[in-house]
Amino acid sequence: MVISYFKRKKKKMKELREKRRELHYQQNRNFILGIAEDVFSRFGYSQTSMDLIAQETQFSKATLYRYFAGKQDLFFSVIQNSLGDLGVQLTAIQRKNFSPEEKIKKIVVAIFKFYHKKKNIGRALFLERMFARKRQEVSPGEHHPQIPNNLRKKLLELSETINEVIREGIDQGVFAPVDPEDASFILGSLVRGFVFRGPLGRKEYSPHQASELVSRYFLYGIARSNQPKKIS
Amino acid sequence: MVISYFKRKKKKMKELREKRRELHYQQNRNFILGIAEDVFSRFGYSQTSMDLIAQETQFSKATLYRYFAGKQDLFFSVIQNSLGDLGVQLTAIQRKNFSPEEKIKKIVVAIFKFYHKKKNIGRALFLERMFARKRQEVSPGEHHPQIPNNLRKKLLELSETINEVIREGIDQGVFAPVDPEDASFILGSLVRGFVFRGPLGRKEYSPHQASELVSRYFLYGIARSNQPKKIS
Amino acid sequence: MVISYFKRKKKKMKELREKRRELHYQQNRNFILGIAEDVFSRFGYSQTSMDLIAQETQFSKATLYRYFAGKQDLFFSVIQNSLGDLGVQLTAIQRKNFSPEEKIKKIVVAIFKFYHKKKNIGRALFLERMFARKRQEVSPGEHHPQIPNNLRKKLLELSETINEVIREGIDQGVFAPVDPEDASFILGSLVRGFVFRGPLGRKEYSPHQASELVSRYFLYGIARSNQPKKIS
Amino acid sequence: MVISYFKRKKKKMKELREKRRELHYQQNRNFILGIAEDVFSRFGYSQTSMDLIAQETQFSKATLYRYFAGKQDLFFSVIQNSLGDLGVQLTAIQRKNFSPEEKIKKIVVAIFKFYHKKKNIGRALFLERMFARKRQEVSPGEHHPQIPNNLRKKLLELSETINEVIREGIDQGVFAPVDPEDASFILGSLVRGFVFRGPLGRKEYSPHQASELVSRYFLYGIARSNQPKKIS
DNA sequence: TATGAATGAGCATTCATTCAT
DNA sequence: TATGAATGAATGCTCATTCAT
Repeated sequence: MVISYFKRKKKKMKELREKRRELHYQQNRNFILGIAEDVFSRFGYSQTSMDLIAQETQFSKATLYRYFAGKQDLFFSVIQNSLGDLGVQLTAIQRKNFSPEEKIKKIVVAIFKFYHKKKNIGRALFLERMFARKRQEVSPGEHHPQIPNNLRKKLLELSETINEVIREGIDQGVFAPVDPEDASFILGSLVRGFVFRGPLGRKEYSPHQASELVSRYFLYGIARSNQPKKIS
Repeated sequence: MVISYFKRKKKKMKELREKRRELHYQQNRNFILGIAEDVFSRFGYSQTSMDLIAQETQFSKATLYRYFAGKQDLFFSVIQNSLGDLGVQLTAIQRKNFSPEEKIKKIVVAIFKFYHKKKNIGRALFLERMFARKRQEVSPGEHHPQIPNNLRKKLLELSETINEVIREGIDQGVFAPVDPEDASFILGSLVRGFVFRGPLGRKEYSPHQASELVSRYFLYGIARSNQPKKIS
Repeated sequence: MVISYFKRKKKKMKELREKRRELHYQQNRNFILGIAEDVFSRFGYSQTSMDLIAQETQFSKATLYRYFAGKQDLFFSVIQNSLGDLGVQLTAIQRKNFSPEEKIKKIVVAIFKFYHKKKNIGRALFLERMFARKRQEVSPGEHHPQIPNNLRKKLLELSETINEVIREGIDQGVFAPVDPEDASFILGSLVRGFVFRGPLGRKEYSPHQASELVSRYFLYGIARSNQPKKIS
Repeated sequence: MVISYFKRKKKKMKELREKRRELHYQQNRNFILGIAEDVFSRFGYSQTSMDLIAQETQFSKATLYRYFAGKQDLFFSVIQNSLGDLGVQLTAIQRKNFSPEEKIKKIVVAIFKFYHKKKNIGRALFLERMFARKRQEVSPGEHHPQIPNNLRKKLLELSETINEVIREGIDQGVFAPVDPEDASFILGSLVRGFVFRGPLGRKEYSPHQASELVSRYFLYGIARSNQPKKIS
């Protein structure tokens, strides 16, 4: 009895310790993710060195490697982390009781807000080629083959949420009978291209203006005439 | 007389030799540009080393530096070179006797064809941060401050050609009275975003499909209802 | 109580470990300095590559950069290190109770001994132009503008110590009423010029002979007649 | 007869052409030497590139290699050339009817003037290690083993001229019975050290002041007492 | 667990020298 | 004769990653 009591107590303590450890682990991980997001966001992928992240987090470089498998893993984890929030927001919008047009507008606003702070993260995700050690060619159409599955899944979820909104619109007869995947891809492209505007020093749009503009064009296009009846 | 005859002949020969030399120089330069376009296009800017280009061109690295001032110069020269053709095409379209809608469609096709082979060049131009030596934070909206002026000019010309088409459309009452700069920026964004689709292995669009889709959405949007009368 | 005991013990261990680490760091640093002194001394500045030093120290090049900020820093650190000893010796001599003439002789001996092993270090310090990246013309009289301040200070200290000895000699009426700065500069020049003898394969002087000779000429000159009464 | 006339004429023409060619060759060579002297003098040896000299002379690099065997040869030729003038001056002084002290003073002035314009040439000659392709260690006391014989000879001639003056002084009882070679080496050291003053931003001496100072110290030393009777 | 230390592989750029024309 | 073109071999420096403690 006594022994079993102690044993139980010991076991419990061990559990607690592990929990504490686990908690601590997650705290540190999240802490690193936060800082890294900022750094990647400011410098992009290839211009961000592990040294810099280590410096900013005040951890040693070796420690970073305890929490993440490498620079790439860290980067993708940062994105995964960031996308979480966005996913929650998009889902919320999709479930609310707005008109499809309203929903689109709100989605666009949410995505723009998301990009606003994390411009260079997106840039890095969408545009930089990143390879571990050896240079590695990428056949077109098979980009970033090294993107981890969970991140891929997360991105598809986001996309699916938008698809859903578009489907609703079509069902309600508000949107033309387009292919929802095409449409959501077009919307994504529009926003993406808007944010990654390239090296031209053009006029700057506020997030509000940007959302307005993008929503408008996505919804109504530029032509005065109605859209064609049949859609390929 | 005789002397002057020989002198003239000598002079002529010298000129010919120089012409040949100049030609040779331009040939080599163009040869390098071609290979470099391919390499940059496959690996992006920062993952392309001068060593690699040297290897592919079968020139020595030092020779590359005879033709170009450095990696950046080479890269920008590649782009400049590529954009030349595109500019010619866009201008031709703009001057033809098509309807504005037709012109837009043709422009989109041209741009897509341009991007088709040079996907990663565009990617690199629009998205990679390049810095000569020191890491450098970039305030958003002030991207790539180091882009050379002639390249900037070329890009603006392209943009202006599109603006012109849109202005025509508005004047003819075919397009809504939008701001032409906004509209061309939206069109550019759409294409750009479409091409730089990010790491998701989505369904692949042929250049033809892509052009169709993008033109359609840019012109008519997704909504069934007409566009709003007033535009901010 | 028990806890505090362990805590104290733990803290102490940590301190010890840090001390050990610090010691190790200094050892390595000094080790590198030693080897680098030798290498620089054999090849001069510009002919010494970081690769070579790495090879000689059996550290990797990257490690050298952990201990020193760059080639120049390493070089100046080597000199700083070397000059330390010399400064101590000169000061000791200046403070002893010798006659000014004796002091000069001893100073000359000390400097010659210093140069003996480090001939090419001095050569490099005094004569090679070092520039980080760009070739750069140097207006005469404004040499080595990039010499770090602490090194400059150290050199001035040495010079000042010699000045002091000369001042004493003048005060005691043993030396002519010359300008002490001029005199110490002359002495320095004499030694320097003696050591950096140029490409002529002349007869070799032992450090002893060299000191004798230089001291004698500095003190008494070559003329049989007395020195002129008035000095510029 | 006629034939022989023509033959003679032809031969003469050939000779003339060769003479002209030779003249042209020497002109070009001297032209290059002049420019190179200036460039080496401004940048030192290792910081002067063949490219730079080619640029300044407006010859091609390949042409430089027609006139000189390589960078080192060019450099030594420059020095040889420069030293020619100096040799003539020193010999003239030595042969004039001045007192030995006067001669020394004039010699010092001449050397200072020589160095004045060519500071970095001297610096390079005396202090930079230069090696063709492979780094090459130099055992102390056997400096610059690659110095060409004619340059060595020229330098020894200069030295011998000074020796001669000193010998005269000793014979006339004006100078102490020192070893003339030692003395001339001391004088050389003094000037050399004075000119190559190192990285300290000390007070600047005009050529006039410098000559005065150096002559004075060389002749009379600093001590008030007479020089020791016996000299080792 | 956390880290200081170490490094291999790479990178953009330079330059003395050679050679075909 | 003169040169444009080409290059092999360096060079200083960086960085993601590993490992002993």
